[in-house]
Amino acid sequence: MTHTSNNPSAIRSQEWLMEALLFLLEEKPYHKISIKEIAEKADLDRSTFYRHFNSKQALLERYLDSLAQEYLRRLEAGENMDMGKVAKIFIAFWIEHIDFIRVIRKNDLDGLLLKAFNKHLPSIHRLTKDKFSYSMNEEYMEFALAFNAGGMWNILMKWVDSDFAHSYDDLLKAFEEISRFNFFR
Amino acid sequence: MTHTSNNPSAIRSQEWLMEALLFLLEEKPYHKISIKEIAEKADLDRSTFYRHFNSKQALLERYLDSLAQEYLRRLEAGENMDMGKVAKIFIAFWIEHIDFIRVIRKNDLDGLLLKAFNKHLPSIHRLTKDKFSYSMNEEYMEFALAFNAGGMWNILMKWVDSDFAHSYDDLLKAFEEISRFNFFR
DNA sequence: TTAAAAATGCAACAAATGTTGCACTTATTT
DNA sequence: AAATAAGTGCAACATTTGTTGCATTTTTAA
Repeated sequence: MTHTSNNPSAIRSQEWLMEALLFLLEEKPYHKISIKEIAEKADLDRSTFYRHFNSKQALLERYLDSLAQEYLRRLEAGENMDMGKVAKIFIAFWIEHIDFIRVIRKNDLDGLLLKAFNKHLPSIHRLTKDKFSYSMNEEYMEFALAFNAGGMWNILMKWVDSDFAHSYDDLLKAFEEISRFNFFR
Repeated sequence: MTHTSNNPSAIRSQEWLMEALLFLLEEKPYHKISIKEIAEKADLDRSTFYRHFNSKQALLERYLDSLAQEYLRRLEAGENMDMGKVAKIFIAFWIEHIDFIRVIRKNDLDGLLLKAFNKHLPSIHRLTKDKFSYSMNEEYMEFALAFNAGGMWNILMKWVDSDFAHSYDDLLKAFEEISRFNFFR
């Protein structure tokens, strides 16, 4: 089991392992990256890997979670958030991590990424709670928020699959067009 | 590489392997199911597995694709399709496969499932093409369709995560509520 | 500064993975 | 019916995986 630790050695090792995985992901498919290889790239013994993570996926999930947290910090930094601003930050964030999301999608790992981000949906809800012009039953708001998040996500994936054929402005325009029929603005 | 074959032996083997995987998925987590085990359950040699599939994931994807095709057949069977009917068929379909989708979600394999279904998005678009009351640029319709599909999907996932705490009617009502703010009806 | 706690490297292990050559059986073609 | 093609089982192989005990180093606490 992975225990949270403050020990400098432990933190350093975990960071090295994450960096090693990210480096290797640029070179070869996820499923061909062995734990042996990750440990070697991180200059650590293989057993040390297993003392921190149960699996390659657990290591990746740690990084995905840190990404989601960074995204949330971006949202929290904004003022007077509405869904339009959320969309802007969302798009800008992923343009910034364009290489990573390409690799994630190519290796069919986007489900894990969405899961990591969905974990923070309640926080996002809280941030934007008072900015909507809903006339919707509160009970269905949860569903609506999930619908919206999933929709934005799938568009992001579509954008990745097109090999980023659209600009920041294209994507933003698309969100605006959709939002005219949707509950966010 | 997996070559498509009509040979009865080959088809039979592939079916046995798929059935074996589905059976084992009910018993233990995906990542703990070994290929050795799948082959044994299917009464086949391990080498036969590799002659048909490159990996456990390739085997699963074959089944996911067959599921997506079945779903598409359901849609095609309907007449005068609009998005409300699509939602009904969507919900009914997954209630029918409730055990499978639970297992898929629990093992973080829903990304693969969405991918299999997204592959058929163009066909769904074609089915419902003339039934919308759009006032939307055709260029953005692709985005809107992707948004809609991703949204419905994320609600499905939310439903699974709640351990199916909502009924067919609850889900349908949620879609209707959302659609009042959305481009489909 | 010293003692206790935590993390690491090394080595060994059983098990699973991915691949291949060969003999044999099943299916298709002529 | 015979010849060709395709699929299977068996066996062997190098490699990776996941796990653990023990000695050594690094970090924390007294």
